[in-house]
Amino acid sequence: MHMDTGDISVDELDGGFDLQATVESGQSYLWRREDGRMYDRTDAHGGDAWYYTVLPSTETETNEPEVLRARQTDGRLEWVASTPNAYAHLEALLRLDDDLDAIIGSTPEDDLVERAYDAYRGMRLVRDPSFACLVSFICSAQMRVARIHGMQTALAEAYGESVAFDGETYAAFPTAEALAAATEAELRDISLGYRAPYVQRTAEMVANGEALPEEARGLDYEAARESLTRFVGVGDKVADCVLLFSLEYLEAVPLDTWIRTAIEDHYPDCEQGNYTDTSRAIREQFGGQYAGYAQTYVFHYLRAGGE
DNA sequence: TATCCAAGGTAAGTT
DNA sequence: AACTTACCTTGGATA
Repeated sequence: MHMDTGDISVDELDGGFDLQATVESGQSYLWRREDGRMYDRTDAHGGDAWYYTVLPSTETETNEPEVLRARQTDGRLEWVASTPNAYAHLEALLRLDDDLDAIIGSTPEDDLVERAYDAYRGMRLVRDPSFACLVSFICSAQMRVARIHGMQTALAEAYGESVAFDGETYAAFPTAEALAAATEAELRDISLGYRAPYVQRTAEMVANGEALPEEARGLDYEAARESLTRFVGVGDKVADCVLLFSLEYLEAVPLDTWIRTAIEDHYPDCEQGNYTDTSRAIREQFGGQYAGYAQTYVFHYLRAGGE
């Protein structure tokens, strides 16, 4: 199998980069750590650990799953991959093409947002494959971050295509067809709980072409959100996550429990009594165009214990 | 050791 | 259209 290795200096990226913060901040559940220590708060500088993801065959030039491993150490981002264009894939998945300095510079003055930006400078949004992102956030309902991650790993190991690379076996995230063929009981057996039928039915909708997450692309933001709520288990909040973490709507601000707490404590005027209006208000508070960046930093900052 | 509770919400049933 | 309630499971907190 092909092997592509290389590295770049993180200084070449506008605004720097923080791999650990990017993949362990609860925006993507599709990266795993080789040492298995995801979300360990005592792991203050796990930043030099190897992480990996497996691109689904639908996202690759070779039409087979591709393994992408990366780590950040001594100011360099290294990769080892089974893909011919590994850096291009890394750049896309981890939004290395974003000009972070410009994005952060365009955010309105705000005490909480600035503290969050200062604490995790270099964290980037992700660009997850849409179906995997959709399933991840359907699973996120009333769940802790570590368990959401565990569910995606379990789904990959049970229903994903496996690929051998560099002496190891890796599991890709399952296709819609594979999950559509699973039964609710099977999905409950891997601890999805009441989310099991949501995942199965949504997978079915995608597999038979009744609706595709990609169909939201290009619609006006609120219409795009509405489009995603067609899927079972997807309300406004999950739809916003898919828009932000996969479909490039960087203005989306998912109203999760942490952001709702932040609104209560810091932006009480933004509370409008319903999702749509509160969402508009906090989006404006965070500067509109890149409001989702501010949301993700604040989410990670508060969840990690900041105030 | 047992019990309780909250975790990145959504769907279905009531007013 | 707005408001309640049930829903799976589990790790960590509390008694």
